[in-house]
Amino acid sequence: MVESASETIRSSPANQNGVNNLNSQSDGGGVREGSASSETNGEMSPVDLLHFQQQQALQVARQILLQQASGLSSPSINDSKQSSVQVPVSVAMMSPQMITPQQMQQILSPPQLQALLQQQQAVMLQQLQEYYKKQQEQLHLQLLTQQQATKQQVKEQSLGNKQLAFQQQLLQMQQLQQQHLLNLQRQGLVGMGPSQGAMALQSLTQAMCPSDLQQLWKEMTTNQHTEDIIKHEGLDLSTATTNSTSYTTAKMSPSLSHLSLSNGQSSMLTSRRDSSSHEDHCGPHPLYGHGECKWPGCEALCEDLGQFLKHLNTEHALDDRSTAQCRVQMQVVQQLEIQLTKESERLQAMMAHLHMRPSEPKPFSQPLNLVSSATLTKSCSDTYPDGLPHPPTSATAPITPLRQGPSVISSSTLHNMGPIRRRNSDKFCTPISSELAQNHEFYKNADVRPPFTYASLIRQAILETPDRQLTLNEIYNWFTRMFAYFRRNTATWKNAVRHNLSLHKCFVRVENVKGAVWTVDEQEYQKRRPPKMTGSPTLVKNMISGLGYGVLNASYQAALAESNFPLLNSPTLVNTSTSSTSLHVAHDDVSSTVEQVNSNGSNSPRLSPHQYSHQIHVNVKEEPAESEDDNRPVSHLATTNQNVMLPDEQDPEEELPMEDLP
DNA sequence: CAATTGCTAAACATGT
DNA sequence: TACATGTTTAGCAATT
Repeated sequence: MVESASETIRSSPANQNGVNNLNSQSDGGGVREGSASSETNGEMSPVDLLHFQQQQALQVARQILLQQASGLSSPSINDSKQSSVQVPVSVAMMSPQMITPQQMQQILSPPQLQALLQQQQAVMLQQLQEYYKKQQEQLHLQLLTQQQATKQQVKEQSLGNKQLAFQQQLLQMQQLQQQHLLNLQRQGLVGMGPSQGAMALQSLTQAMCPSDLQQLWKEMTTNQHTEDIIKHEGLDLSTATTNSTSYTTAKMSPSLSHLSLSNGQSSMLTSRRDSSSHEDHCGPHPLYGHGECKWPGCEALCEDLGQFLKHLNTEHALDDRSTAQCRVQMQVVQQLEIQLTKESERLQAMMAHLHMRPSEPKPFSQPLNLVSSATLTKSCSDTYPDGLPHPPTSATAPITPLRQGPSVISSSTLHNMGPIRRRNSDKFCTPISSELAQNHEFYKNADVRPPFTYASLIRQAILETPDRQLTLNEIYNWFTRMFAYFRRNTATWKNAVRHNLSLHKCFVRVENVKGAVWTVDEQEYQKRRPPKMTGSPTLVKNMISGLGYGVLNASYQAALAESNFPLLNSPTLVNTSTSSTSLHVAHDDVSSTVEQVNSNGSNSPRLSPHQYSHQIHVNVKEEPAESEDDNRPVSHLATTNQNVMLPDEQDPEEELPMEDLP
């Protein structure tokens, strides 16, 4: 080929500015943690410290959850909240005020957002039910004491009082139930999975119907242990429940007490004027606070409640946009719920481990709801991405939630902004294959830009095929097949694909019988990336946030990184097993994500979950090269990178070159 | 601050 | 001619 094209005289593109400027925004929302003081280290034992750290994380999670669950970020709760413990700086930095839903969405990788969100409903339900059970139990106790009092004291004065208290409690409970029902309905409105929604309503109404209370109380007396079971079943949500209880109770305004259950929105309207009794401080409407509308992305100023309600009615009526926004909010809540669950589980596992409980099963290998999550993810993402109007086509155009384009995409919007830049797959670990495997459905359906570089995507596409070669068009097809995002802006990304193919030496064009195909020179590919994995907090931070580990972990990890949390800072860590085909390895914890070291997903898709759990407690520092037990890769690695021992050099994606192409 | 990396845009060449 | 495929250059932004 004779190329004389080197003389390209070009007029500098003028239209680029608008595009590129957007980039900065996408990163701006990250977790900015200040300096960390290690004052938590005082004189605690490692175990205590660990526990403490986890508790901190959990508390933050709970706070966020509470806020989210109430649909607004009310500053008042943050002050009055349960944290009677003095909070060290690290936690103070993670205070909920600092993490807005938007930030969280930015920090969270969309797939995780989506995936995790799906699990929340179950957890939420569980919490609710647990909560109600508590309430019922409380009522029951009151009833009992009352009866006893009746027998023993006979006098009706005290009985009158108690009855009053009892009725108050009853009323309160009913109010709570109604409010929760409303919440549920709100969720249902925005697309809770039919089965779950039905189940939720059913179970809740069943648990709540006042007429059945008596019977329920009876049941409670006989089944009290169920509560204990729930309490002990790994989640340790008891405190969260308590918190939410107090919070909800405190926050609940009388105006909500008699809301009709038929329709959340209309009931909101009915609550209008008579809500002027004590709720000056409590905030009469969850969506109204500090004179402005708390509807996500709204912030419209409303002088009084009436105006707000009017605004609510006009601006946030039941339409596509509102529905979509609700959905997003629901996902946010779900996400946080799940995060909390996982953190709790991890804490338990860690505690169990550190307390030398050898036979302790390791629950963290798989969080309960993964399956349902997967299904839900699918069903959920199947429902909306197509039905809803999509943002305008320009790849980098910012989509404001205000557009008719609903903010379903808002989560993805944040990720859509700007070029991919450093994609995590190329940085640390996250084998693209496992990421893809886990979030396959999500990327497939959600218009979210995948967090991988073009190069890694191309490579993935090629390696996924049996003969490790693809034509350009097949690569295109793979992109469009795998990512909804690439079903638009074709000109842009196709150009980029071609550009990458040509540019990178790791892509080799091979003339074939029926044209040219592209292959991957794995060695070149590996060479291409300068491995750098110091244990520096910044890197750790980048790593984790880059992995889309989620807001909780982002903040949580910031704190941990500073206190030298061993797991985070040890580069070798554990080997997780992931494969391009297995969906079971959740990116649920730092370790599993951080070091999917030699999960050469594409080349050797095996590695069993057993290895994962088996290795999990090898929280080594710089142990011998990651798990020789695995398979062929290792030896290659050892030879190729003599730096196996060096934590710094840990090449995350460890793809074991060799064994391939020319 | 410089180098590197990644993305986008675009010009151009070649083949069908 | 139009389009697909490749190659190359350039500018920008983020990261190292």
